[in-house]
Amino acid sequence: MAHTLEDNSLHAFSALVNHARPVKRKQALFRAGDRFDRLYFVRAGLFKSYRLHEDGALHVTGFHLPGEMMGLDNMNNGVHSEYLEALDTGSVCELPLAAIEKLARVDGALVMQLMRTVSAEVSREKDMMYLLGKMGAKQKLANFLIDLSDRSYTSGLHRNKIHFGMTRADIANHLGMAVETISRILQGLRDQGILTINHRDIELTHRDLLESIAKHGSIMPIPHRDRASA
Amino acid sequence: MAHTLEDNSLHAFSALVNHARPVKRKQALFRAGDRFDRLYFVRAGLFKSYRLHEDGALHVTGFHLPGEMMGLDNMNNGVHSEYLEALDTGSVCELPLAAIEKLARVDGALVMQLMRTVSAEVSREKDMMYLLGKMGAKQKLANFLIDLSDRSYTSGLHRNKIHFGMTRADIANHLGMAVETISRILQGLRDQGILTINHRDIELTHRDLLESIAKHGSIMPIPHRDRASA
DNA sequence: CGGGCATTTGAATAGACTCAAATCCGGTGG
DNA sequence: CCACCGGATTTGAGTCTATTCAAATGCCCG
Repeated sequence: MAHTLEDNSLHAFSALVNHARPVKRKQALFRAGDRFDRLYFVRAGLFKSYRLHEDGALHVTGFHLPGEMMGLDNMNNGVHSEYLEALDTGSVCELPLAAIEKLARVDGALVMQLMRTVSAEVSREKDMMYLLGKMGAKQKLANFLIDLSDRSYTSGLHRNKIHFGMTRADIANHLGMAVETISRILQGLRDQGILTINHRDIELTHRDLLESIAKHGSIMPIPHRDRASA
Repeated sequence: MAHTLEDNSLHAFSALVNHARPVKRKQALFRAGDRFDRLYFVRAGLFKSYRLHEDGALHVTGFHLPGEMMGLDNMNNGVHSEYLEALDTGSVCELPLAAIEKLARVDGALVMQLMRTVSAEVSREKDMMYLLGKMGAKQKLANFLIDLSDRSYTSGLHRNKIHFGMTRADIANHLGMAVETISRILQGLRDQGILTINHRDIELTHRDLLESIAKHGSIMPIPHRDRASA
């Protein structure tokens, strides 16, 4: 589910990417309406992106971990449609659009790599659509935790220890549910011994059970060593 | 909300795009697992894309009208993650990935145009995430109808007359709701005189009211000629 | 004309939400 | 160092929307 840049290409990019820029907590990288003239990659920290809708509602569209791309919200008309801000102090790299265009002429493969990254983003969002549309509250949250855990791991952190800088309200908003529901389900999972909670640190004991919930909405019987047969 | 290719670029593309290929009703353009080696553009007809999830559930990820791009589901690992099939007899154009790469060296701007198209897709999906996560059933359906209507119009059809080749089950699935709910809401809108229903043809009388529902979840009082003031 | 899918309608259920309030926490100023 | 404040989180109770289950009706196609 991750959407990071791969190994070799990362190197290639770093050549033409601006050196890291530090970003303070709560600071905005850009706002809706700002000119869209570069892409961002998280170097360190945690970011969140959100939209403001016509009716005034705020929607948290995503969280971004180190290594991930950000800001591809609306290159379409040259103006951002999202807000992007740091939840923790961190730093980002910037890739000017102009550089991409220039680059395209030199190295077509690199452009393809960028396309792949973008495509992965699309794929990720389709997963999210399924989650939002079809899953119950428990399943949504289980998937969210596992996704976050996997991405933390990809970003070089411990796999089963998640630290989040976002509030439960942020999570609830992102997953399309009420804060109270998040809280209740989290307590429920704790009571089942599936995870431990300490403020904004969660440790996944029994990842297998959580994965079962993520997949089926509840804990399934003895999972055979075979995923076949419907 | 549309994600079509714009004017001039469309021309540029058509040069290197294969001539139209006809597709019969129910025929699949590709299946999950197929090699990802080209992009598709609808020339005529109506298409739907869907995914099969681990748990066996089918999720309709989108419908595609003439002029729109399809098949950008997972360039990531070179293999499709979606199924794409025709709901009506129609035809498509194909754009081989190899051509893109070749092209990139000649005309960087064209690649940017492609990026923009993709970005628009991402933007569209964020809208969809909001819809799926935050809206009630009536609001979801209202937005779906308006989106379909707008896109039909962009595709050259009549703006307020929607003809769909998809079943209500397809729509329900796509919007994350039950078929019965679709039916009930549709009847409700008909009873309010907002639209007329004839099998799979819907005509939007009172687009304004439908837009109000799409925006606020219900019909709002007298809409002033000013959208300001929160 | 019949069969099977698509759609509509009805009734009961359930899951998640809203409202309300208590508790916990980190940070602040005295 | 400690009391206090405001935001964040948890907990409880009642409500409501959309679902599920069941069944009737309609319609296309052979």
